[in-house]
Amino acid sequence: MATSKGKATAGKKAAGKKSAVSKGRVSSARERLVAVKPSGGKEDSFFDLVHEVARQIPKGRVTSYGAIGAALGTRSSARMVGWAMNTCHLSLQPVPAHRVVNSLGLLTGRHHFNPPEKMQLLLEKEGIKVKDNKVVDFKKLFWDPSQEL
DNA sequence: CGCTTGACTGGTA
DNA sequence: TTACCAGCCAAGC
Repeated sequence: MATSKGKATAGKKAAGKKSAVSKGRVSSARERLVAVKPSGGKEDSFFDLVHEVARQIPKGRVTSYGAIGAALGTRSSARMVGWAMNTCHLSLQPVPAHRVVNSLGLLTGRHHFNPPEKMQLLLEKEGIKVKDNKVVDFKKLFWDPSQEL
């Protein structure tokens, strides 16, 4: 799948804005995500980054919060990923949050959907079987962003 | 300005 | 085996 190099000259930093990314901890994956972003990397906040990764999840596949965090270089910040998903609905573009589950394959975030059963419904619609709030063959359907990106 | 919570994860008891 | 604890970073009160 010829991945467009893009090679966006991401050298410009939104100076003045001190919101998020104040430590300056950037990872290579971040540049990659910026490259695939339709906006061309206009937004570089951790939240939007998480949203972007979620959008890269192929239909019929799922991933975990920790996997996304690991792809961004913040493996231990799985919580932040979940927190970011909380604002995913605020994103200008749709985010398939239903494809993001925890490491156990449990639909822990379904309670944030409207209605809650929507998450399972969307997954089943894509061919993913969900039993007892858990993704069937989760290990098989697991999509690793750090591996695919 | 500081403490609590939160869609997580992995390790220890 | 399951249950609890500590780490992580950001937003809300």
